[in-house]
Amino acid sequence: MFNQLLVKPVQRTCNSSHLFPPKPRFWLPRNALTTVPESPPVSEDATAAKLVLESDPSSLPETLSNHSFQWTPQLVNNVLKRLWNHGPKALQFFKHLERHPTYIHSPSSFEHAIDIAARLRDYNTAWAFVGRMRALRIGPTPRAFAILAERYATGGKAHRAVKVFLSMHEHGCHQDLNSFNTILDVLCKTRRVEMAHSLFKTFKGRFRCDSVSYNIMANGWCLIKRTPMALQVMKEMVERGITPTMVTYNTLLKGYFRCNQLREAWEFFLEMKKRKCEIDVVTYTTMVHGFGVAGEVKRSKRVFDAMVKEGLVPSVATYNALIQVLCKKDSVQNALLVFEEMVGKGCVPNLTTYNVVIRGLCHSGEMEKALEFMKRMEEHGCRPSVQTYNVVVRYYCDDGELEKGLELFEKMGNGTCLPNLDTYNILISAMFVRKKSEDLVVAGKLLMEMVGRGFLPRKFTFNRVLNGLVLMGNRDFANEILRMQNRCGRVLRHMKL
DNA sequence: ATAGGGTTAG
Repeated sequence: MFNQLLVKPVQRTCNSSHLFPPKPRFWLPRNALTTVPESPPVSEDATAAKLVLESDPSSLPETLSNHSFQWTPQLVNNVLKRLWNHGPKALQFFKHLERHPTYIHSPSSFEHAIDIAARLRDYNTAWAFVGRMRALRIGPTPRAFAILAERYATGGKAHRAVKVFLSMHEHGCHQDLNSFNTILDVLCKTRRVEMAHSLFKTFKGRFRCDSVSYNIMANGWCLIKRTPMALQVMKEMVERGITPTMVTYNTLLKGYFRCNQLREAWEFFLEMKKRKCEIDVVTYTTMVHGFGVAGEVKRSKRVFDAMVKEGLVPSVATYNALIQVLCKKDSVQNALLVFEEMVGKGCVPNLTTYNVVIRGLCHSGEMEKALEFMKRMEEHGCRPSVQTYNVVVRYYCDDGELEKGLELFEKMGNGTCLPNLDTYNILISAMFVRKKSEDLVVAGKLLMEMVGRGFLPRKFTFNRVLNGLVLMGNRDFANEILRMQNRCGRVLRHMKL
């Protein structure tokens, strides 16, 4: 099928070697030189973030001035990153600094702030920041519009995202091929591929679209499992004299796996080899992962071995793929063997590796060992992320070890990794399993705390906690929570959610 | 932050 596509259009114009990239004269494994990152020094931004989080809105200016921070763009950005899951607090901090007598926000800080505001669907504030950038003559930057478009698209407002792109020049930012490709990608990644397709058809001539544009569109169709359309994109690409790249081929290959078309994937892979195309680490990682999640663990392992035999060095992602496959379809023990093997070969595990391994351990009930790995992460310059904590907390709760789950949660609060919405949801749900009235009081407290930190619980969560408290006869606390829910409701209506 | 591979829920 693709054999036709790969060869036919080219035979009409030139020889078929144009379909695949030329062989490079030399080759270096991309991930051969991974090193252990230095462990981060104790930071000012953690202090500032904690202060912002814990101070009352009215006392924030005073609290911050008591500490006489030396504000720099880097410091401000790091504080904003730490407050990523605490949008209202982050914005309060950012706006407070806007009134600082001498410090002026950098473009990248504005971009962070725009991202945070738009994620809260507070588009007015986001646009106000865009205007402010223009007034200060430090933008608005193309990145600011990329962020806005992405937030509109992920918020279900794809048309607004397109409008952001179409109108950016009116806000003082030039449109170019980069911004065109960005909006195509944003639409594709949010699965509005049809919309991206029509935008592409309309503007591809005006922006002189390139292989990147085609690769984005091909990937879009693959994401929604419409591989035939992706092949169509590839065909048009070739007809217009744009040479497909390794990215194009790897995209298509992944597309076949997504549709569970293992035979087609395998044949496509063979075709790539036959064409003397430099199969790279990404190709192999796609194969290892694809076969593995389809349950073909042996084939997955065989591809991995073949890769090594050909002299290609597996990357962290390749190992992560294999480790995940073994955890899910084989055994954690075998996954751990691969983990040790990668460390032995000098390939440095990253956060993803640890999260995969820890999840695998939790899943097979080895909680102690999971905690061991949480400590061991630091050897490789990794710190447990919210996801890491959430996994372990969840499994503790599922095992009925609520105290241990809560203990870990306390650790997060004190340390540098702040809980997010998932953490609260996991814990609150867990408080219903024992049907004890103390547990429901904890659930209520968690609910209050999460609202105080700017997370909006679902109506379902409120109702559940309220019903539970009433059933247990704790009317006073239930009323307190009800009042808080009403306050949340007002905020939501104000934000037109 | 212009494109392809690895974390996400029983």
